[in-house]
Amino acid sequence: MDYKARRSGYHTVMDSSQKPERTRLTAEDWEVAAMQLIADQGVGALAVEALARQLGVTKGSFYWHFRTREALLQATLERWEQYGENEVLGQIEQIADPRQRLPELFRRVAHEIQPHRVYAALLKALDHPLVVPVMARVSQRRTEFLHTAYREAGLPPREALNRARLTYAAYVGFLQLNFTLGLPRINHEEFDAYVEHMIATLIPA
Amino acid sequence: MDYKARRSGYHTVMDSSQKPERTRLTAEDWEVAAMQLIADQGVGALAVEALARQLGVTKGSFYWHFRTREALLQATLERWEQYGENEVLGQIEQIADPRQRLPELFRRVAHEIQPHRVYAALLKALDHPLVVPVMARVSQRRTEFLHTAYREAGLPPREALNRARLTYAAYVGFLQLNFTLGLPRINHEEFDAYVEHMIATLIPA
DNA sequence: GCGCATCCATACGGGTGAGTATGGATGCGC
DNA sequence: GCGCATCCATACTCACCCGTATGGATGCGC
Repeated sequence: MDYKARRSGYHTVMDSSQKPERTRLTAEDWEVAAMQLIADQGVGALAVEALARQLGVTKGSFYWHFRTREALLQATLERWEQYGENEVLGQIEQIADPRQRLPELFRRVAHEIQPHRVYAALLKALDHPLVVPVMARVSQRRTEFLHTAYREAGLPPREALNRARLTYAAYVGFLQLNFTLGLPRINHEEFDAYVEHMIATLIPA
Repeated sequence: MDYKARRSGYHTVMDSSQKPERTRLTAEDWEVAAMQLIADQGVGALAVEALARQLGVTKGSFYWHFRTREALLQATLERWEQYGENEVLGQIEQIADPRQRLPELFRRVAHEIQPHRVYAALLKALDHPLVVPVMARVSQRRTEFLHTAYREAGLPPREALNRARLTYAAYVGFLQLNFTLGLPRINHEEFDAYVEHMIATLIPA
């Protein structure tokens, strides 16, 4: 989650939370801001003039860096997809004992915040043609990861696949119900109990 | 799923799948058409002029029946919420053996189609302020229903609640992944196997 | 310090869709 | 069959937002 900070070029920047930041922008800056805006207000709120105001410039800037609004969305989605690749999954694969991997994965994923805000926003934008293929690829990969993890944990292949689907569905559903929908706003200890219940229920002993 | 058919007033109608239907419309007609459109193309596609064309009239008609576009959405959502109330849940409660209820519920829900199309569309519209409270209420009620069902099936209260949350999350996530997202488009027998796997995994023996 | 490429501001065109105003058509009460 | 309420058509206004055109500012090469 280092969405912000870091510039590509020659000019440095102190911190992106100030208005009178009179530096020139790069395409990356726009993508970062776009991702932030998506996390906050959803894909539908991604308007170029709004983004421009937020960045302290005008549309003229935007259309120098991007050909169209869709192009920005595309680039932002690619960035998100690529970033999320070996973010958690890579670390998990380094755990020696396969039976330790799944519970550890559950616990780690459960305590992330920012990536989930983007993910939840993208789930709400599944009518947009550009996000569908991205989400399809990501879901596919993650489900396959769970599939092999469950096999390594001792489940027979077919059962492992269904368990993987079930697990990932529960994950996605939880995001929808507790993030975007602000249900009874489950508190910390209760949440931890829920996670442990998931582990006990879904992961074979 | 009797969304269509039925009129309130004095004039009857043959079948709502014909163009030259030169009868006057009621507010209910608009709501029914709106729900159908939401199921097909999502809440975002709910535009009054589009709906008017589909119904063979113009905006002039619409703004006689409704004060605003939001009013139509509101009415349609209320109609959906009220309809979906005792649709499945009522039947399930009549099953004598509590241990039979959950597997039966799973199997029945798994083979519904049309209500799920609306539900999935609404899940994608969770950024809209009007749908959030509706979905919150519905989710709350259904989760509570699962909660008591799990208790009656023998689970201790706390565990029953978490299991209910897990179950409902899996349900919602499945809708997202397999309806709106068109993942590998799981076929019939494979789907049935998945449902049975869910039953075996989530419902206590 | 001149000149060119980079980056941005200003101003405009154009499409879309919500909401309004107003008059016309239709059917029912009586 | 007159009159009134119901329902709808037509013709607007207005706001929003994407995209374009074009000129101005800034900084780097040399």
